[in-house]
Parts: sequence; C-alpha cells; structure tokens
Amino acid sequence: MKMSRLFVQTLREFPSDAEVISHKLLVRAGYIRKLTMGVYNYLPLMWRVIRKVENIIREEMDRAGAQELLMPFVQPKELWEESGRWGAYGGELMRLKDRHGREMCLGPTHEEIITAIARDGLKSYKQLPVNLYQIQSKFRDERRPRFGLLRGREFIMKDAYSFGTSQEELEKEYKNMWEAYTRIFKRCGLDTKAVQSDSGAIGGSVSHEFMVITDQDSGENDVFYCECDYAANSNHAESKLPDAKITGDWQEPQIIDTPNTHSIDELTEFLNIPATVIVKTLVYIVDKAPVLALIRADRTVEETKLMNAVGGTDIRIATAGEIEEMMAVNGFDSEKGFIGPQGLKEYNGFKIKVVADETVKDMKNFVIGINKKDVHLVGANWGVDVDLPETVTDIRLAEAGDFCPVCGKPLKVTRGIEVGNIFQLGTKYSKPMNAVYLDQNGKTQPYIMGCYGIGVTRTAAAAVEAHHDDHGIIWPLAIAPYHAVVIPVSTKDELQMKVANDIYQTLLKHGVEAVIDDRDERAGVKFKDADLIGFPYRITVGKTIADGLVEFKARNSEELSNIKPENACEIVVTAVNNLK
RNA sequence: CGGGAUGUAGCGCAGCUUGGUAGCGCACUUCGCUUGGGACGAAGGGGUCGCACGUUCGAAUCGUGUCAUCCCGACCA
Repeated sequence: MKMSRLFVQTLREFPSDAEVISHKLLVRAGYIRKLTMGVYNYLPLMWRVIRKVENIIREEMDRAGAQELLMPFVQPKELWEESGRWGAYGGELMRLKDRHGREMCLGPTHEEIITAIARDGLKSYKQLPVNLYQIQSKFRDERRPRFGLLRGREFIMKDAYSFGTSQEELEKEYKNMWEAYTRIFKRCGLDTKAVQSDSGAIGGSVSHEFMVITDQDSGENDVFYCECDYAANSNHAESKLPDAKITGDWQEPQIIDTPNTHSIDELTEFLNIPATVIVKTLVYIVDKAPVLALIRADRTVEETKLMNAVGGTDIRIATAGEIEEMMAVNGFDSEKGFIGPQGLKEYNGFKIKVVADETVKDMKNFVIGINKKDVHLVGANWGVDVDLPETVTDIRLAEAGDFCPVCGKPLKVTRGIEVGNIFQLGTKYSKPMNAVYLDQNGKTQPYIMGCYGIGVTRTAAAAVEAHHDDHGIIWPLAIAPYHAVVIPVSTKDELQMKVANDIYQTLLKHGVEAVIDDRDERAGVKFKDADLIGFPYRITVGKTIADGLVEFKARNSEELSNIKPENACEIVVTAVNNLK
C-alpha cells in the first residue's frame, strides 16, 4: 500500500474527549472515529487489526473443534421471553419495534438464538457434544459507555456455545476453551491471567475471566491474585483476614449515648475504639426487597456477593428516605448510622432478610446499632443481646494484604481489562427453553451448556493499552495493520525511491504486508506518523544508500542499525513467516 | 439513573462578562522555498456559533426550554 493512498488521517493533537490511552491513540492515529455515543467507525487500519484478531480466533477455535456460524443481529422478543430474560435483562437490552409493532431487540449476546438452533437440530445424544461460535457485532445500551473501544455500546465479539450431555463433558470443553483462549491471547501478543469471577446476568456457576494485566489505570476490574495460582475478580475474590482486635473492652452490655455519629469514622472517634469491634448494618434493596447486610465496620460489602447470597439480580443501597420509612413501619424512630438488625420485620410488602458477613461471627462485646437515634449498644454478644442471622456467608470485598484463601500468602491487587470469559452454564437456558435431546434410554434431557466469549474490539484496544509509548502504538506483529513501512527520506531522490521501491516489492513478494511512504513530506512527518500508527518494522532509505545501506528499526526497540537492503528484508520476512 | 462540565470549521481552541455582519493554530487547496524527527512564506476554500422559542432595531454573546457530548459515581463484556 502506498502511504499516499492509504485512508488515514493522523491528528497532531489528542482528541479532547478521550480519557484512556488506547482511545486517544486510536483516534489520533486514524484508526477509529466516533459515530455516536459508544459507537465507532472502524476505519481501514482498524479493520485490518480487527480482522487479524478475528482470524487468530478463528484458527484457534477451529483447531479446538468448534464450528463457525452467523446469527442475526436483530432478535425477536419471543425467544427472550422463553428464557425469561426479556424481563430480567435491564436497560442494556436495546429494544425496538418493527413496522408491524412486533417487539425485537438488538443482540447483546446470543444464548437464546443458539439454544433455539440447537434444539431444532440436535435431537440425539449421538450428535453431541457440539461447540458453535460466531464473530459478530453486539449491542448493549450501556448507561455510560466510555474508554473508547474498551467499553462501547456496539462492539465485535466472538461468542461460542457448547452443548453436551454431562457435567464431565462440559468441564472437558471448558478446559478445551481455556486452552484455546490461552493460545489466542498469546498469539495476539497479550499476557492474560484467568481469574475466577461472578457469572452475572448470563448465569451459571463456574466462570473465569481472561484479564489483560496492564500498568495502566484503564483496567476496569480489580483483580486479586497470589503468587500461587489463585486469581479472582473483585466480585468473587475470597480472602482470609489478618488478625485484628474483635473483642470490645466492655464487660456488660449497655446502651450508651453516641450523638450524631452517622458514620463509622465518627463513631470510632467518639468512642475511641477501632472499627473492628463494631458491627455495621447496611440497608440494600435487592429486586425491590429490603436486605440488611451486617459486616465488621472496617470492611466493605461486595454488592455482587450480597446479591448472590439472597439470589437476586439487581442491587442498590437504600435511600435515606427508604430507611426512615422502614424504621417507621417497624415502630422505630431512627436514621442512618444507628441501624441494627433487631426488630426489623418487614418493609414494602417484603420480609426483611438479614445477611451477615463471616467477619462478624467471632466478634465479642461488640458495638451495634439498635434502631434508636443517637445511641448504640456496646458490649453486645451474639445469642445474648442480638441474634446471629441465619445467613452467615462471605459478602465482603477483599483487600490487598488479606491472605490468599488457597495458600495463605498475602494477596495483591491490580487492574485488569477483561478480554474474554468462559462460563459453565449448565441447564440455565436449555431447561426453560425446553432444549432437549434423547439419551441412550430414549429419555429427554436438557443440554448441558457452556458459553465462551472474547471481545474482539476490546482485545485490539487492550493491545494498545499494553503496548504503546509516548510516540504512539507499538503493535504486536501478529495484529498490526501492516507489518512494515518503507520510508524514502526524499521522494525526489531517484536512487532513494528506486531502492525503496525495490525493498517494498521484495517484501510484498514474500508475503509481508508493507506500506511505502511515497508522500512528498519531510522525513520528520513520516517518522512521526510511522511511530504513531505503530508499524512494527521501519526501513528508511536515506543518504546512506550511497554506501549501499538502509536504516532498520523495530518499533519496540530503540536500536537503529544501518544494514544492506536485502538484510533488512530478510529480518522482516523471517519475523512474518514465524507468525505462522 | 444521581452529581459536575461543555457544545463556535475535520481536529484543538479563543470570542460571551460589557449584544453591532465570526476568529486563531493544525489539517485541506495553489505557488514558492525546504527535505533525517510534526519547517517557512504568500494566497485561498470551508462554519444556519447544538436546536427551539423569547428579549432586542440588532443575539455566538442575554433569558427560558430542549437535545447532544464528556467527566465522577452507580451498573456492566
């Protein structure tokens, strides 16, 4: 490709609306342009990158025995009602009506469609297991898209779905996909870590996320990990706590005045005690039902864990108004800061559930609210002064410095970008959608399903997050839009142009995707653009051609070398051939 | 969905306080000059100042409303 013909407009300045580096660089280097909120045009350079990522995925998925198909982007409401997700999926589901008034949605994911395809075609255990995948655009009407391609509303995703007859078969395919994913991301030049995670709205039990660990702050997920193999998303990470003082100094229970202590900080200061002897009570609304969460006051509730503990799908903290109302209908006059679990029966037509974090179980002589304004109960004990809730489980957010649940060493935390996930779905979709096959005994059984996603566009953006410098993008060779750029310093110098053209033609002949910068620009402009766009190799033909030498530089190295043109070609050709 | 900010040329911005026929840098076109890290000079093209209504002789500027975008939070691949 001639640079003079290449459809790319580099900008001298960063776009003002971009926050993270991948967004800034992809816009500035001419890869993407925003069409509307969270929706981007993939310009020619970007599309080449995307296709490379897709092809790596295709090769590895096919190698792993999966089969590609393509499902529609627009989906009918009926299938979503079968799975129960028309109601359960929130505002992210982009709903629309056709001219006949039929309700449809833009596919945010394709479990419903694939399950319908499977139940039409897979009638016998003899046909199983099967793994089907597609690479396609998805649309999720995010409340707040951001970070450019890392979190758009429309994005390209590879989604695969496996159908089998047993948990064992599912686990085998799960491992198969795990290995395929490991190969895919490695080939894309990304270091990933597989972490345990919550399975969220998609449902199911076991799931892992593949995270790109970057030094950037742009990762959206906190990942807790240990020097042993343990790694988990913050919404799933377990931890053992360091020793702490969990027994208060009071000998007997007593109610004491604690005026205006609306926060734990105010309470610890007022009583001059550590937060570790206080039981904190938080009010949440899970699917409209009130839930009290009890936790040691120095710790934070992990909302996803709490939501899962009561089997909900949506969670938020209660408003001050709701809390007051809840107090009133249960006969208390209290407010935030003085809440306790005792005596709260029902609210809004729901029985009030109480969930305690494990941290509170062994506490003694502790401080707790009793739903009375400006006082707290101190020296309280479970079973004597306050009932220990029936549900005692892990609902806390892990913290760096907590200990690994597997090996006991201190956990570390880092930011990660989720580029892939794998779920063991089980029968979550096959059962409600009556997607069944006949087993050896002629009995109908629901498929045991798994699903496996990779964010294609996000992977490309994550590669930029992981590989860039002050001058621009440093693409891994395997997903770079072009492998090399040939730069004649002066297009008016006949010898330089001739040699540059020869090099360019040689590269093309050997299967290298090359660009020749034939623009009548100053050298500085060409170098700046080459660095910004991120061509992995650069061959510059300048004055040294008089001595038969060209300058060779790899984008990921500072090293410059003056070598013969044929040697420069050979290095690039060899590197490109090694990709295969 | 809560809080904050911003909408003026493809990109980055000034002008608004104090209303008077819209400007700068980059990019783009032409000519000259220059040619190893985003040169220089000259001459050009390009904008219903987000939109609507209002105030006014006159609105980018003042008022009301509305839409959009961005940031923080909550939520999520």
